[in-house]
Amino acid sequence: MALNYEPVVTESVAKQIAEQIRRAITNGTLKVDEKLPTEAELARQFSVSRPTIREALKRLAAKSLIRSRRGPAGGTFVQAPSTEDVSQDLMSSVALMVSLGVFDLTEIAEARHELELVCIRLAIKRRSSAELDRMAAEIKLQTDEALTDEEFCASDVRFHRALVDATHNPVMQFQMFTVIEALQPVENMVIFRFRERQKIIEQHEKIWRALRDQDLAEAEDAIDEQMVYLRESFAQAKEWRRNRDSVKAAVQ
Amino acid sequence: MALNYEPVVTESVAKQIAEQIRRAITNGTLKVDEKLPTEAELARQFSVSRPTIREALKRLAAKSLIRSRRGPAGGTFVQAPSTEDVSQDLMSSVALMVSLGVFDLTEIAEARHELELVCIRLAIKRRSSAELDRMAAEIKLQTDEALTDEEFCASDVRFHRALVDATHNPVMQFQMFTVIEALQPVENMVIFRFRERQKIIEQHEKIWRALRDQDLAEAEDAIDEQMVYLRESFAQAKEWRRNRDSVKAAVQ
DNA sequence: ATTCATCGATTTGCTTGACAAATATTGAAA
DNA sequence: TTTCAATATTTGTCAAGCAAATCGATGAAT
Repeated sequence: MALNYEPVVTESVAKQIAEQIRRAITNGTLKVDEKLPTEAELARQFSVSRPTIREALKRLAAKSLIRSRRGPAGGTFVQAPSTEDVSQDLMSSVALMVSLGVFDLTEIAEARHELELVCIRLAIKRRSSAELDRMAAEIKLQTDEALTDEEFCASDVRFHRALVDATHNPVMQFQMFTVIEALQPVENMVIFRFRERQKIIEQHEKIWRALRDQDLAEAEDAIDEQMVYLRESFAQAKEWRRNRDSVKAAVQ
Repeated sequence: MALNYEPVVTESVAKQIAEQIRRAITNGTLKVDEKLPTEAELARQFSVSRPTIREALKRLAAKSLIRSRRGPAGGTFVQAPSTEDVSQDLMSSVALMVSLGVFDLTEIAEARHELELVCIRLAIKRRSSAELDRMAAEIKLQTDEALTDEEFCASDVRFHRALVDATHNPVMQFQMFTVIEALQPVENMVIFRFRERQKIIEQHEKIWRALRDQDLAEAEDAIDEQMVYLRESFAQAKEWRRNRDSVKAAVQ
């Protein structure tokens, strides 16, 4: 008989309770900042022990749906997850999936390209001088020869974050954060290996000018150019990785 | 003195351990399907009690990073989160944020519009007959007068899912899933209230034809048209909600 | 009267110890 | 050899209690 690989029939009670509370939050039975009963009281209500309740609560805490404080005025409170919380969480999940090869680099690059085109179209219409200044400051920083590779990469991220912020659309900001950050490790690798900073800076300057002049054609061209370069670098990185792996395989 | 509202200085031990294990997974120290030490062993290694370890593990389980089985060959195993897992999770978070008003409807609609334009541009180049057939089947289904509103909405979602799948880019699929699902409740409301199915079906047909003929201009036009309609409906929905709230306020 | 420190009450954080349930392995019986 | 039951291992749950944080109240000093 082949092994019966049905996932699990028995959902743990902790998981069930967590799901029940989560539903109460999403459907509005539990409102934001509302205090849940104490752990002891919840344990009594659900007829389980306190550690079981705690496991359930920790599952929700992991999703930033609740927060807890000790003390008399403490307890467990419903929390509206902030975009930062969810972005951070999502980002780490995506980063893991990327490192596990769930997503292909070229697929991510394509998505980022298209999404960044969307961003720049919106940004051209709405960019304020604040974002232009932030981007200019990052470009200026990047020209500093004394900058370490890490600092350069961080500045690169901030530059693109400013571009996204210029859309003034929180949903786009939320979405882009994922792909920008997911690409970060790979970009780092590319920059560390090939470190053609000047090329990157020129592209940033082109994007910035297009944004300042609200020149759509120029902006799209700048983004395209940037992505062609990124794609080339990826191809090199892939080739390099393939060679390394085949060497490793040959050695074994 | 104003209340000192610094979140928390003391990160709980369980959280720290969870983070430590998570890092071990992301940086490859722990590989997928690898077995973690038993809870008792982990408790010994981290010098904490087993329930504390369990709280840490449950945080990771909530993020689909590990799975557990009982028995001699059981234990805790590293798991590569599937796109389904993460999508599902993300979707519920975003849905909650939408219901809490973190995102504005117009912002979501704009993001969806732009992203769907991206999708259709990619889809036009890559759509296979499989996706065209799926979309055609949904359109056919939608013309059935006997369909309930719920079924119509579900079919609408499947139609757009097929459109996204036609991009053959998992990252785009992943991203779009969020906005499509996040919009779902609102769309339902709009359809339930104004139920102009025929208009929606005509738009679907236009999109489908453009995709079949690989006619980019027509496709973009179809998406634009669809979004103009959606925006109008949103404006009505907002107005309706505003009136309801002001009435409610007046009554109180 | 006001302010400050101290103490107690309350709630989460964590520990210890134990038992229950599931399940792969092992060994004995047919 | 096959089948079935005992066994060992590991997660799931329970119970009771102490520790730490923190808010409110009480009382003392200014």
